[in-house]
Amino acid sequence: MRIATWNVNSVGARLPRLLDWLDTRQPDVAALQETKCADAGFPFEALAERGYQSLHVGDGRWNGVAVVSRVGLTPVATALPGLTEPRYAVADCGGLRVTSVYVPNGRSIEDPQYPYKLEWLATLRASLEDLDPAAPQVMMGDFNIARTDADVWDIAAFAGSTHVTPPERDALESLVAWGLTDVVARPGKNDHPYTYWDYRAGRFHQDLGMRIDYVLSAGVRVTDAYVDREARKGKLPSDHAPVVVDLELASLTNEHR
DNA sequence: ATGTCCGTAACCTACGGA
Repeated sequence: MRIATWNVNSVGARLPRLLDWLDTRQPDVAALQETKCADAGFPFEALAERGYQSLHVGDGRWNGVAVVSRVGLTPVATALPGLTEPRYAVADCGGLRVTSVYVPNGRSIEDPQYPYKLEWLATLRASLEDLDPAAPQVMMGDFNIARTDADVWDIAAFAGSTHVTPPERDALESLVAWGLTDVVARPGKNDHPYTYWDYRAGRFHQDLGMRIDYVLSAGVRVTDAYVDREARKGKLPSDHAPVVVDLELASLTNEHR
């Protein structure tokens, strides 16, 4: 099974590129973030023409997440308890539980969005308590956290900034500690693991990026993973690149025990 | 480099957010 996560930065603005990307990459399941549309504006039909069912949660201008699947899709959830912004969608797809997350940015440490981000992450962590770490599942999306100093282009440039603070990193580690594996992409062009490059200042061209998009897996066997830098190139790209992962469901083997 | 791109509101330009 091929899965992927991609912050598209508006599914409306990105639709031609999204459809081209689906045609060429052929993911079975994709988690999308920052769709920036209400449910009525989501391109259900264009995706259905390509064989994909979609679960989308969005309310318009900001945020918005989706799970799209061509191996079956049963909706499970579209919100975390007490958190109303459309940043979380869960669906069962072909035996794999798929969660698409768009973690709040946090803006700055002094901003109320920063404690909100930490609260959001704590709620996300709490949501795992009801799950079985042995069951096939992936939680993937834009976490807006660089897990290590090597996950940003210059840690000195992030002094006093969000995305690299210990509380944010601790929250990400707590997800991993529950039993999720951080799927590391195979080395790319410059051996940097980045998934996001700011539109400004030629950051992509200089490969001054950040790894803030993750695929966290459990109960699966990963056979390949890469950052799809090609999708970040050219005219009017998203500022994020997709992460594409090939995997097998471990539980299918277990059923034969 | 304050560097770009998004949607929206309001009306072709400004703004918040990222």
